[in-house]
Amino acid sequence: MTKDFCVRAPFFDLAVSVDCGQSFRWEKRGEFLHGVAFGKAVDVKQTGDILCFLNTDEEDFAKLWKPYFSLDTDYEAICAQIGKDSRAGKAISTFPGIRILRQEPWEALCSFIISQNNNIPRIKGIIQRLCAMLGDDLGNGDYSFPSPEKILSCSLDGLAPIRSGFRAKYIMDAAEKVSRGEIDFEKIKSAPLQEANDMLKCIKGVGDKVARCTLLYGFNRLDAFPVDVWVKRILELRYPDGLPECFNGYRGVAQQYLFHYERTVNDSNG
DNA sequence: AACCAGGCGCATA
DNA sequence: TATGCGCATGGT
Repeated sequence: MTKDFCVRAPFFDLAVSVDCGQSFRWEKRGEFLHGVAFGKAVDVKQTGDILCFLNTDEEDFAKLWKPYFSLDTDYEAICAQIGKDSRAGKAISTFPGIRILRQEPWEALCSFIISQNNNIPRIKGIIQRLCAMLGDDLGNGDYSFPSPEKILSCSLDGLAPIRSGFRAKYIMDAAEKVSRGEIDFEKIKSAPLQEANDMLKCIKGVGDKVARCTLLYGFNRLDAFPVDVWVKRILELRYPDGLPECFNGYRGVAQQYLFHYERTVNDSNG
């Protein structure tokens, strides 16, 4: 019998971290957030600095959720460094506690292939239908993220019900290359950032944006810097001479704060 | 009814 | 190297 488990989690904002455009499978259920990762469903709520998990023991927390939420990493120190830049500092003081989640590589890759030229509500819908159709039934309406092999077994036309449009063929190509070992997550893990990026770009439908998102959110490569339309606008407007040196090593973290600040506050003349 | 959405592939010069 | 266009689908 598992029991509830509570832990102190300073400098962490659960709600914003799971809903700032880096993950697509978390939903609010009352005061809890409900999500699935590693083939396990979980409910978490945050009250001040305290994080409470339902039906989770200390072992699961230590093995799964602590690394997933990056609670083993000193984000306060990271943010102190990138916050030396005034604009990043403003984003951090407005939304302190955003952390880069450590999602599974395949889920991150697949999710950000689906994200291209798409909006967040629909991205969530497509991923939801993909999991419901091909993921393992975990009970209570929860499904795991389907493996590349499971997706391969259903063929291109079989993906039609998820309504992913032109992205379906990209998902299939990714599933093929991962399943066949042509894309090797272990190699990507240990390769220099640029080489890892190039490996991922061999997949149809994976360009710099999707590759960098995969590296940042699926491989915890905190220096990977995804540039979407929002970040591109920030770069042109605020950093015309390039990124400040204090971002070095953590460009992806800086990106996440700047991205979220820009999207929510949306003050074009700040 | 056009336009847009955390892009990318392909054609063209 | 740098543009421009089409792409499936759904929301505004």
